[in-house]
Amino acid sequence: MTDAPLVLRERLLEAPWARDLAGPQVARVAKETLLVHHASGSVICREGEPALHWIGVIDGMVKVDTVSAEGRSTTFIGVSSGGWLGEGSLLKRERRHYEVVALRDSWIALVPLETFTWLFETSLTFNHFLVHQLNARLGQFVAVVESCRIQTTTAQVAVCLAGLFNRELSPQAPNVLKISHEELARLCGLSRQVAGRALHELEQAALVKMQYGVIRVLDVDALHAFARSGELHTDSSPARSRGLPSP
DNA sequence: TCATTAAACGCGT
DNA sequence: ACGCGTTTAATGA
Repeated sequence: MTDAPLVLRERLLEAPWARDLAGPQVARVAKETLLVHHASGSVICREGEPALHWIGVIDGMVKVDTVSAEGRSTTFIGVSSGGWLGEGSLLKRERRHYEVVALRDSWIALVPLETFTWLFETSLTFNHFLVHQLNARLGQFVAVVESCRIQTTTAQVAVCLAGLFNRELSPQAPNVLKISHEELARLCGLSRQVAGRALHELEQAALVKMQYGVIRVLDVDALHAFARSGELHTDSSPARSRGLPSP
């Protein structure tokens, strides 16, 4: 087992839910939270396992997915640095319904069930955070369903990409995503071909720039706007003139 | 018939 | 070894 660098422990306590806790609560979280490293592709928790931890992505990226009996798999969400997940099973005291897998080398925080429950029962701040997070995630899923039903595939990809940059759910997500077209396609529920075509359209619209295995988001706000409206303004469009005064 | 898909192939990093 | 464009063969609208 590798020891986590000190800077990661510090980052844990900078999490939005941890920042405003009282001193003794912070101390207990710091003492009881585990920091573990997961290599890309390794399973952080399995479907059907008892849920014993709340999961934080301190550095890296994970996906939440499921595999059907026939072996077909799909990804529900990706969670970037600064994101927290897995509270659903803890709150319901259920086994894990989904699998959590590291999409790249990641440092993962594991808050024990007992610690999580104690915060849930004693901290109003913590409860506010949970409500906020559940609300944000619900909004994200509604956006996915909406785009899936009434938008183009390009908009669907934008919604899924924007989801990785949700300021509430993954506050520290870097603008440079190390993710393959194949994984992004799984995340969007699209084929690799279609996801690739959509990414090129987003690139032409100057919302993203692609490199080998990397998607760099150039304009997070524009990506969110497109994800919301489904309206894509390419740079050839008159609506997007040069030399706008920018703040 | 046309579009879409997963798998295979091949080139480049 | 992996990422990604392309080809191919099967499937379905």
